[in-house]
Amino acid sequence: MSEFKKVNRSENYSEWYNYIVDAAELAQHSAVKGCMVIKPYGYAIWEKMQADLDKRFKATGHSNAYFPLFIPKSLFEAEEKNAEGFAKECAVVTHYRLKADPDNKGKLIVDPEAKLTEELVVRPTSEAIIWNTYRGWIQSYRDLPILINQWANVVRWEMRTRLFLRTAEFLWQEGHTAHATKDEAIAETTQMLKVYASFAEDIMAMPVIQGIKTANERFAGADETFCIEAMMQDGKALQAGTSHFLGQNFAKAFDVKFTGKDGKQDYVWATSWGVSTRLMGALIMTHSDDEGLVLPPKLAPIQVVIVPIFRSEEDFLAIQEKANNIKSELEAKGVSVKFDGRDTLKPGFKFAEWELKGVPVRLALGMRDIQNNTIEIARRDTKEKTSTSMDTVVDDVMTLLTDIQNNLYQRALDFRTAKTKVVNSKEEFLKVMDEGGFAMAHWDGSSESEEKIKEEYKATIRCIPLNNPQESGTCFFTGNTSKERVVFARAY
RNA sequence: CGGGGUGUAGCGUAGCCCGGUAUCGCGUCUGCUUUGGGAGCAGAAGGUCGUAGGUUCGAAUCCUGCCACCCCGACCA
Repeated sequence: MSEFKKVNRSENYSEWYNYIVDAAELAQHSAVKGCMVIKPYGYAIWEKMQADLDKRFKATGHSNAYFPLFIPKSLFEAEEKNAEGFAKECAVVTHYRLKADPDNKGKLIVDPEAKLTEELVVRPTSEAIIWNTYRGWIQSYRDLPILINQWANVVRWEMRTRLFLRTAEFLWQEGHTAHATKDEAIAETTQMLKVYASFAEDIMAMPVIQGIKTANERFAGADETFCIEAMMQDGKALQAGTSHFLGQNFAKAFDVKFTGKDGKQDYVWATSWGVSTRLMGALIMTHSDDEGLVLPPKLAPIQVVIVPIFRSEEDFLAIQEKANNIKSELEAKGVSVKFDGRDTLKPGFKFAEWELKGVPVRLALGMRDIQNNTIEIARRDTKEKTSTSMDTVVDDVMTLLTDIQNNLYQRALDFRTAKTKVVNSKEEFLKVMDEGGFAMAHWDGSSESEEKIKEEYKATIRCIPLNNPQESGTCFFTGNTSKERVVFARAY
């Protein structure tokens, strides 16, 4: 008997998470502290995310470009709040050469002669280098807007890392736009928030709350930070994407002015927005179960796997032929199909393995099916199995893929709804935090009470939802007057 | 960065207290038999015991430093 490690999601959520990442071959730890290797299967999912997002960015008028990994310290520190916010987690390059160690043959040391005259910060984000560049690109309102995105890696020296959720180096995209007016920049910020929200919901099948961050949670250097927040299966919140209205802060720090129609000079208005490989963690923690990864069809590198069940070589060849017909028909409809013809493994093993990898639909085809003109069709999300006619299987699969995509979203939404509680007292609040979930509670709007709540309950305000209903009430924590409820949760 | 734990073959482990170069399962390879939910038998290969030192005739085992990972904190866009 093979020994398969079983990890229960309900028993130990983080152990379960690590198990999924490992067993589904998404990523692994590397020889570099805090840095991960994204394995081919995991990277294939990220590539599908990238492809879809990139299309959305282009459709909203953005172009891709690339800026340097290294940022001279003097540029980095130009926007003070931003620099301060990131200072504690910056990797810094101080030298540009190694040399043979005179005292230790075969070893290298940093050449003390090769000290840089100015240290280079490895980008934790690229506002500084980009706005320094934009200065040279912008003179007139005719040069605006500038709508640029870059796909890049960034480094934030985190103390405690978790695969995909928080690593020292991660992959992301960062959009950086420049506008002539404040209104236009705000419109851009909200537009990109909507892009992220619809990507999360339509592609990842992950419901999100769109909202505004409080001052405490705001991006360093931004006037306003918008975000999408998702609920994981343990009831904790995960910030899945952010879109920042940067005001004129970077324009002032980097002296980026333009001449308007009226001939007057003004500072440029800015936005930036990003999502990262953290979305991989969000994806895992939104849908997966004790049998392994569960992928929404729109992100699955393999959407359908066909497992042949055979005794003899002749059987196998007959089944393979049928399977390949189905495969071609599905592929013609844009579905990615894998025929698992490995002859050393039993079907049951293959079933379990593809379930572990989250393949949405499995077809099993044996001689019995061929005689009856049937095929077994199984869905990963509910693990239901049925037999269908070979004549309708292609249509059935197409329908099922749509069903699974919708079902995953609905299931996640129902879960979030059930775990979101309206809370009016400290007791209720604590109960929700301990059980996991979102607490919709009145808050008096002060940073001080926000801090104290964080200290006492380890909970933060995830966001103030957009179009938040206004209702007068009293802050559950201080009893002060409040005009709206905000979303509280413990967070990743 | 603090507290606790772990590190032995690709994976999971026994051995460690009480020193004598390593156990078992899975996987891998070969052969035969199997195949509708994680196959069986037979044979084989595979290990600087995380790493660097120290103690010792002898170290997986004892001591020290370092590294990595896990859990809990601190930190965190």
